[in-house]
Amino acid sequence: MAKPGTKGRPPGAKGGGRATRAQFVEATIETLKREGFAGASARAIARTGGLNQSLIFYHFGSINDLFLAALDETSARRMESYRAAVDGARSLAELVDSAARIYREDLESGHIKVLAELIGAASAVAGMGRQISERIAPWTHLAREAIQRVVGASPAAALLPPEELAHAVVALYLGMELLTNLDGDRSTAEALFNRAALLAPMLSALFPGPTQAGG
Amino acid sequence: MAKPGTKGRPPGAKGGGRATRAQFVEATIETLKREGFAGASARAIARTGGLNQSLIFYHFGSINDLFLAALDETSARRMESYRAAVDGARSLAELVDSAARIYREDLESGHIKVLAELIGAASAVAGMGRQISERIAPWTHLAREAIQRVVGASPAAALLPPEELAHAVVALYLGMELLTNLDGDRSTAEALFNRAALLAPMLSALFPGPTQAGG
DNA sequence: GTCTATACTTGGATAGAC
DNA sequence: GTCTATCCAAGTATAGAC
Repeated sequence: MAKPGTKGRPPGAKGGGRATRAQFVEATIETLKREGFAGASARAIARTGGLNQSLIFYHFGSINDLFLAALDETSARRMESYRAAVDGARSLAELVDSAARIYREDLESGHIKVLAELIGAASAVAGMGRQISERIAPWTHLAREAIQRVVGASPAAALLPPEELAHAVVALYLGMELLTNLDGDRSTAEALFNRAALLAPMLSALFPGPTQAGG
Repeated sequence: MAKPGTKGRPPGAKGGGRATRAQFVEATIETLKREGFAGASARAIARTGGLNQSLIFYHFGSINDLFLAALDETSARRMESYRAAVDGARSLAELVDSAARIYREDLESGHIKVLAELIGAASAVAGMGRQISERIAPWTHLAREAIQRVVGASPAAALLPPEELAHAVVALYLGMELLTNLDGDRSTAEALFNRAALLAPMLSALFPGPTQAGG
């Protein structure tokens, strides 16, 4: 359809720069997952995608900008899943179930690996920490919305405000993923989700919210 | 410019090598805190400590071994504080209070910064993930002991075994420190600790343990 | 837009004098 | 054990042809 706006395409170029950009982003995600931040050099990324190393600087300016573009892409993809999973949850039990599903998907997709690498790399680059932090903020927002919807009207919300609980949930989630990523053992995390699934109905019974009351 | 210090020490002097080793470990911790993993090169570390870059390879073999030595050192130091703080806690409320104090100390001391950097770097080096994981295990162990002592005999322990709770606590703790480290904002974490301090007495009242009963 | 070639920098690691 | 000097590999980034 519409061409990339002001960017005219010379007759000789096939596919244009847009495809190349996307390929680089994909190759970056792939390389971060496989080789980690320290191994994700411009050369390594280009090799992964079968692309030319010098084009990174033409399209992105620097590899740090490429990293951020990669984080944007994988975050956007995951956020779709998050929203779909979380919006469907009507009770605390369903929400816990969604979280467990999201956790597994995050590990499979390697999104958390990309994020973990960049978190570790954050202090290496000036301003990177803030930029990563900004990309985590939507998670907290989403978590708060979901929590508010499910337990917001119960007395529990007064004791533990959704805002604070959301922060804790995101921190717990991030910590679990990182630890799982370190030792490669998913069983402890799975056990925790099973435990949460067991406790959720009890908590819902103790603090009935509007969704339970309304049927 | 030649630097002063241990230079004038006679050959074969006892303790000369040990002191240098310790200085390198200290300089590594310092550099990791200040410049991050990517910035902690052999040259940068040596510069921090006013030492000779080539000695790293004489004393440690490689800089990865130096990183692990640094992690060992800072972990050992922090574990002393952990044990002291946690062993003194007699109730859930005191335990939460200890955790908050430990959290602040971890941030101040920069231990968590070192750990975060190495976690991020883990996948860059083969086998590093496992070695870091091994150094986190004592935390989980300590947390489990403390939890068991404080709430082990209450009915809550049946619903949420100390073993699993300990894993969750460590993951939550790690996630909180990493997030705080990213955006530099401690207020959300502080709010969580305050909230926990508020809830702890309630939980203790709901599930009285042996220490409360014995009062 | 994409390529080849390369300038320039930094990093890990080693050799050999003292 | 510590130093100076250096090798070599890898990194980011740019120049210029097509």
